[in-house]
Amino acid sequence: MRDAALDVPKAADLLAWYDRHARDLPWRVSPGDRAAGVVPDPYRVWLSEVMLQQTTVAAVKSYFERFTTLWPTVGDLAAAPDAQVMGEWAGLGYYARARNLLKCARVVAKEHGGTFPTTREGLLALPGIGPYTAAAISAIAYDAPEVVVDGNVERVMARVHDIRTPLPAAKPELTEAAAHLTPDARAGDYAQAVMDLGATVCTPKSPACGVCPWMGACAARAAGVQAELPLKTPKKPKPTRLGIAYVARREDGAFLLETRPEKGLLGGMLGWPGSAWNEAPEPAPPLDADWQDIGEEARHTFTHFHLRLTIRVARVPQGVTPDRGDYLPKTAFRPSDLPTVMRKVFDLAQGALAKGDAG
DNA sequence: CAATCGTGGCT
DNA sequence: TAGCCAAGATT
Repeated sequence: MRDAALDVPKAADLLAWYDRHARDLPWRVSPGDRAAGVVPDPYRVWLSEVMLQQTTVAAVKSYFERFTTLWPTVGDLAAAPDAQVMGEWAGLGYYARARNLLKCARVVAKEHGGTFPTTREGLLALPGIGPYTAAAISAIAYDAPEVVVDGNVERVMARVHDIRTPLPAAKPELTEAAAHLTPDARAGDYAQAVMDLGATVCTPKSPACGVCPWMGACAARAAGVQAELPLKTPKKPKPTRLGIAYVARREDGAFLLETRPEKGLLGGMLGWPGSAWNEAPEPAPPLDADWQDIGEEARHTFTHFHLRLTIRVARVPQGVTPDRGDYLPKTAFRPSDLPTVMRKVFDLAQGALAKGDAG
């Protein structure tokens, strides 16, 4: 009895599937347009790929539209003020991406004459562009036959080849498998095709093997273990940290905010002054005032810890100088410029301050 | 190289 | 509800 039934996976079969099922995405040149000679804009490819790092298509769409409307070219983005770019990125997460995005735009504008490098090595040298993004831009924007390996590709390769080595140890093995399948022609379409397949068919939980162009070539499917792959090394449990956030509203409606340090959590973003976040935070009000605990805490979960923030609010007369932070005038302050955890704090504080007005 | 770094949707 | 997951990069 030979395991006869297993085909060899072919790039051509996946490309044929992609020609029929490619999603219509704001940053994508469709396979039809590409065949007709339409060339992708490297700026848009780069921007979308950075936004898509560890982030879903659904979450990225509106941000991509907003950014490309505000800044149609890399030169426009390079010329934008830091605070505006950080504010527009607010809510998307992984804020080092936004800081590196600006750095990268300015290097491309000033040192490359506004044109992105065309090689994987050249791209890799830019801030915020790692192995995946360099290969993806090279393949998608320039149709170079680079090996593009993201989480989707890892999952698809682990299944097609029934690779049971747990991630991240399996990475070299999966990359080798991906390299073996990558075609010389239509590299950009192929890269997007594997990722589309992973996102829409070869999904993490319940893969739709029945409609998969590689069903007949999938070793995991043949073994009935497709939904179990890829294996992953177990994650550490998240500890809970506590903190205190201070929301000061001046008489004229301005709020006291600070720009967080460049490095570390929420680096470069606006935030409420507060205590350190740990097991037993010390109070650290940014000024002397009649601070009132609002009696409700903001809960938020980051990548590696849970956070419970006690919220204290105060109304401050004009002319009181804070120890740290700056007052943002009512007209200049947009809650949407805050990272999500800080926006949660604002929403709760706002409710409490409003009640205070009534009473 | 293991840890750090967000958020929202889904199960 | 609590954990898992997403087109990773950086140190």
